[in-house]
Amino acid sequence: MTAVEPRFDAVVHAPPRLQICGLLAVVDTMEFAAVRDAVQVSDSVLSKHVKQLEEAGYVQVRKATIASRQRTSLALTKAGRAAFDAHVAELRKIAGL
Amino acid sequence: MTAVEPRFDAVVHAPPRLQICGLLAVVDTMEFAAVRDAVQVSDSVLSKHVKQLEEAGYVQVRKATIASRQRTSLALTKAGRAAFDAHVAELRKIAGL
DNA sequence: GCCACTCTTTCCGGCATGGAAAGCAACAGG
DNA sequence: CCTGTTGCTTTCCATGCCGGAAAGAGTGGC
Repeated sequence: MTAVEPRFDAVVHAPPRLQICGLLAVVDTMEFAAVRDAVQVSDSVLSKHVKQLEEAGYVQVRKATIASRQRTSLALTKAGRAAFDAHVAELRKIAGL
Repeated sequence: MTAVEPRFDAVVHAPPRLQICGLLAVVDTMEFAAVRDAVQVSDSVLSKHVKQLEEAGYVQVRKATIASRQRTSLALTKAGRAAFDAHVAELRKIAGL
């Protein structure tokens, strides 16, 4: 079992972003509004956190106009998944699991 | 399996404090210097974090003068263990484990 | 009295965070 | 067209946490 290298990641660790990553790790892709509701933050706050994740290269933001509605969907990038997995591994180590 | 109620705890979540709690959860009691070295922070920083944990009622600080040396040992309180366990449960939930 | 050891506390500057509100782009309606 | 709405984004701002450096304080040894 190729153990993931534990690595603490401050970008991932912040509560809202940890949740965002956790969601995206499971569903692969999720819409902005759905994430906002799941994480329970305001539009502006989510937007800012997503931006940080995007700038870190952890999430991909896709904007589409579907059925004349603007739809922004989020997904973890490969780097994002790696960072999340590594961070979770680190948490496991810390928590002694 | 008596599931622990997942509950996010900001006091526990901060990186240095998560480590401190993680250590104390395993060893039950540990000396100030040992924790400081394990967590790799300065005396002042550890002291401040310990204070926060203490004020939250999560760690007990015992000071003893043993062999004419001041010795401060730290231990999780019951509340501290509960909070840590609950927080870890929350992390598991978030991480999808 | 003076020094050493072991934390504590204070004093900083800096960065992250969230709420509120203004901005903006795309599109529907009148 | 002009206006309103939807769906984010950005700015502004006030607060709080954080860690490093340095001064403090308590206890005991010399």
